[in-house]
This record gives sequence, structure tokens and C-alpha cells, in this order.
Amino acid sequence: MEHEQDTSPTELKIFEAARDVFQSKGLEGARMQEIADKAEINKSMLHYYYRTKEKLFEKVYQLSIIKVIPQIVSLLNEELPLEQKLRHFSEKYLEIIRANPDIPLFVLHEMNKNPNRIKTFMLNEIGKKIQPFLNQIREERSKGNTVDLPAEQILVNMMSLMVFPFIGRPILQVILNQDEETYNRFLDERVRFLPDYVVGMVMKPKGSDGNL
Amino acid sequence: MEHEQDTSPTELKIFEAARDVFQSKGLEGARMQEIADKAEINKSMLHYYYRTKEKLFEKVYQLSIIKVIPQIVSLLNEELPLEQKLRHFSEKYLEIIRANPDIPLFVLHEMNKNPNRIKTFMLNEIGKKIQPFLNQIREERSKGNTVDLPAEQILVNMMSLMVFPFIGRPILQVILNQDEETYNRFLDERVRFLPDYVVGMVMKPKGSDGNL
DNA sequence: TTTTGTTTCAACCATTTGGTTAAAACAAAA
DNA sequence: TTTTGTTTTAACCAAATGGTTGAAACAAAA
Repeated sequence: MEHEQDTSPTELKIFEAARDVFQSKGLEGARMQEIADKAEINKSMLHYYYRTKEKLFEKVYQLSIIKVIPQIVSLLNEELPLEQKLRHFSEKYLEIIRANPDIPLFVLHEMNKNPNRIKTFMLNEIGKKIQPFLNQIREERSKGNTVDLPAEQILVNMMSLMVFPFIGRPILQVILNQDEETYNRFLDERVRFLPDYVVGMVMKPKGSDGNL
Repeated sequence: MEHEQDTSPTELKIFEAARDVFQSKGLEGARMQEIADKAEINKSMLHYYYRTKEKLFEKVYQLSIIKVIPQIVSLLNEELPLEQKLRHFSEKYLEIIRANPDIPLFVLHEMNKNPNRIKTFMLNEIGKKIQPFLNQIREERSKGNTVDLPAEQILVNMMSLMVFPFIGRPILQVILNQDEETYNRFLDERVRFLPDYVVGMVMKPKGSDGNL
């Protein structure tokens, strides 16, 4: 019998349960018992496979980040003219977030509590990888092809429009007085129009001076 | 001697310490001992003034919400033409968030964990109060004065651009490779240009068909 | 000064929670 | 069938944490 069977079905069930619970309750809000119940196994199985809560959490946390950040960053390093890159970036970014809507708020809360945790396994890597993209924007801006804002502000504008509706869902649903299904349709609509909208927001149409 | 001396300085110190700790660690992440230490009082004082952790948290949570939401909603109910209202809204909104940068992430995390908590003390009130504003947008949109998007999407666009840079600070600082001070300047810059930017994003300049 | 009510604290308690252990059930090979 | 290693479990443990208590310090009034 193998010692490492890749991952046993039990281990996988535990991980998935842990992911769900940690992402909705956070590290301290999560109870090992709750994870065990959700995975339909005995509590001591958690420790058999993952030793400690901390280690189990760390795995969930790192995989959550890895599932989102590198994908997004890599979108910015393709060899494409700015306008096409922006559209492509927006479409893929929205796909990724839509498939993992709980990750951003989870990661932000945990980073906010403990900014050092992430530094242990990534850091400057990300910061450096987006420089070429920022430079591309700066270049186009200097030619008058984009809205007249610093590249960083443009990037944050785009990210804001795409992520916040997912992160802010709990409060936005209250403010807009929408039930789950209505808000899902709201997000669907958003995913549809945003890529074009983002491009239009960044690129200045030729022969126009834009309206900002 | 009075029984209710408004609030004693000790009680205030406790509340402020609790606010800081709860807002950065969340309900479950916060330790009563840590709150006591930060307030420079003995732990049993917490219970003397607030009975339980739950009650202390509830006060912090409710006051956090009350400090932000009603202010913002009321901005949308002033009697002003749309363009002026948008500018005024953006300016004030940014002021409020800048003065309370930790509240949004805190409230969102707690709402996400327990959406019922808020329902006990507000709910439809907010949803109803913004209807007039949404209608005002719809009216202007039908006259072709705004960008061609549903009113809800426009509102969410505005909120996204303003709040996310504060909520997303931990990750944005990593992505942009900025230290605290640089990011503060980044936010300053943002607060300066956003009101005009938001107005330009929503209102279609007369005699133009916009670029979306 | 005495009294009376408030504010503060050190020591203690009960519960929760992460974590351990030893044995039983199980499956695969010999 | 016996053996051997793995998977699962119930019962238990120690530490952390929210919460209590009774007495001391203090301040204001009598």
C-alpha cells in the first residue's frame, strides 16, 4: 500500500470543508469541530492529516491566494496592444472572481489582521511583475491615448469596479434591497458590460479629448 | 452622585480600545485581555461596563455602521440637480471613508459571517431611502443625460471607485509595491481627482454621445 | 470624621477549544 | 487464515478564554 496516494478522498473532503469554513468565518471564527462536521469525519482526522489548525489554515490561505493572484498578474504580461489587453484582462479577471467570489474578502480580512503572513511566501514577486503593464499605460498616456491619470490610479480604478461588487455583496444587497437571485442577475449584467466599459474608461477615443 | 454620568472617561477608553481591536481583529479574533491592555485597565472593568464580549462588540458594530451608512444615504436625499449631487456625494463620501478607513472592511467581514446581525436594528430603511436617488438617475438617463447604464450599476460604480482603495489597501500596497506613506499619498491624490472623475463618468456631456 | 456609593483590581472559576491517545475497524497482502 | 499497515473513532487532556467575586482604594457627601 502506498504511503502517499496523492491525496486521499478524506483529505480532500477535509480541505474543502476547511476552505468553506475558513473563508466564511475567518481563522479565529472557524471551529475545528465545524470543519469536521462539514467534512463528515471525526475531529481527530483533521489532526491526522494536517497536524494543527494553523497548518490547515495556512494551506487554505495560500491556495486561496495562489488561485487568484498569479492568474491575474499573468494576464497583464501578455504581448498585446493596450486596448486589447485591457479587454482581455477584464474578461478573465471577472471570470476568475466569479468562480471564486469568496476569496477576495477572505484574503483581505486575513491580510488586514496579519500583513506578515503573506510575506513569507510571496511579496515583491507580484509588485515587480506588474511594472511592465504600468509602463505600457504610461507610454500610451504620454501619447495622449489614455485618460489623463497615473497608471496606478487607472489600475486601481479597474480593479475596484470589478472586485468590489463581490466583496461588498452583503452591504450592497441591503442598500439595493435585492434578494440573492436578483443580486446574481445584477452581477451577471455587470460581467457583461464591464469589459467594454473599462476599456472605454481608460482609452481616450482618437480625435477626442475625452470628458475628463 | 449621579448614576449616569453620561459616559465615564474609563468607559470611553474601553470603547475606543474595543473599537480598535474589534475593527482590526474581528469579533472572534479579538481578546478581552488585549482590549483591557490597550485601554490600560483591568479586564474585569470591561464586564463592569459592558457585561459581555458580545454586548461590547454589538455596540462597536452598531456604532461603526451608524457612523457611516446613514450619513452617506442622507447625502443622496438632498434637493439638488444630479450633477451637483454627484459631486457633493463623492466629496463627502470620500471624507467619511478617509476619516473611518477601517470601518468598511470590518463591517463587511462581520456581515459576511452573520448577515442576520444587522437585520435586528436596520434593514429596509436604507433600501427605501435611496430609491429617490435611483429614480433621479433613471429620469436623467431617459433624457439621455447620463451614461447608458441602469441606475443601480451607476451607484455601484461610484461606490466601488471610492471604497475599494481603502478596503483593498493590504493587497493593493503589495501589488503596487508601496510603503505606508506612498500609499497615503496615492489615496490623497485619489481623493482629489475622484469627485470630478465620478461626475464625468456618470454624466454624458451635452451634445456628445459619450464613448460607451 | 464617618458614611455611602463608585471605581478598580487580583485571584479565581467554568466552559470552550485545540489537540492527544489508544484501541477498534478495515483492507490488502502473505 | 494470519499478518501488517492504514483509517476511523470515542474518550480524554491541557491551555486559553470569557466571565465572576469579594475586597480594597477612592471620592463625595453627611
